[in-house]
Amino acid sequence: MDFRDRSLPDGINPMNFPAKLWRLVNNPLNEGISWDIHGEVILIDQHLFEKQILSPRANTSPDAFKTTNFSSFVRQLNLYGFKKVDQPIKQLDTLQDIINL
Amino acid sequence: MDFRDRSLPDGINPMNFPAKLWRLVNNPLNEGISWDIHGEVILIDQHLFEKQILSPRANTSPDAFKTTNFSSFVRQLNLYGFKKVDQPIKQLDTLQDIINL
DNA sequence: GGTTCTAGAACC
DNA sequence: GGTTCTAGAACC
Repeated sequence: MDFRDRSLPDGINPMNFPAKLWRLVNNPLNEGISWDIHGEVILIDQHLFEKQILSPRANTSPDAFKTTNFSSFVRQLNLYGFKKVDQPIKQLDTLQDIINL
Repeated sequence: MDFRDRSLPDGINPMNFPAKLWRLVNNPLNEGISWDIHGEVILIDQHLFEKQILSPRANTSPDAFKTTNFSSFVRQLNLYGFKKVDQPIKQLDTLQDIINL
């Protein structure tokens, strides 16, 4: 299996939430949503995400949601099993800094 | 009873949520939160409210909340029995317009 | 007593 | 299948 292949598996409706999320997070133009460095966690900047993805102005994309509320987006994440994790940002860097002392 | 009296009843802790809400909504400087025309419904402009009340920059007021998340503010409203109502704005005006035709 | 994260339920 | 509003539960 090629983990660089970011196409969707057969049988997944490309218009449903998981597929939209997949495309959004894989598009580097979307600064509000991205992978963490290990590709295991989705990082979301609420303010940027609201501005670039959820705002009515951003509604030109086919990946736009019907909602404009961040809380509704979170509800969808939870319905599909996503859990919030504590910010892993900088922790490894900090540890590395300590090791490098 | 003087309904114009907007002081707090005895026994209400002025630092708890209902008292803070009371002062916020009665302060005309807070454009993000106000009474409806009949004084029965609290009108909240989420964007303005976040900017003027919840944002860390606005945290100088003693009526500031510990949270910066609008959803946590809504959780508090619900815990104290507040319910969201459909926007009553303009409906009466429109009816009046029709009557006046 | 307040805040956060997630889920239930009703509705669209 | 998605969205909205409210509540449960755990934590601070």
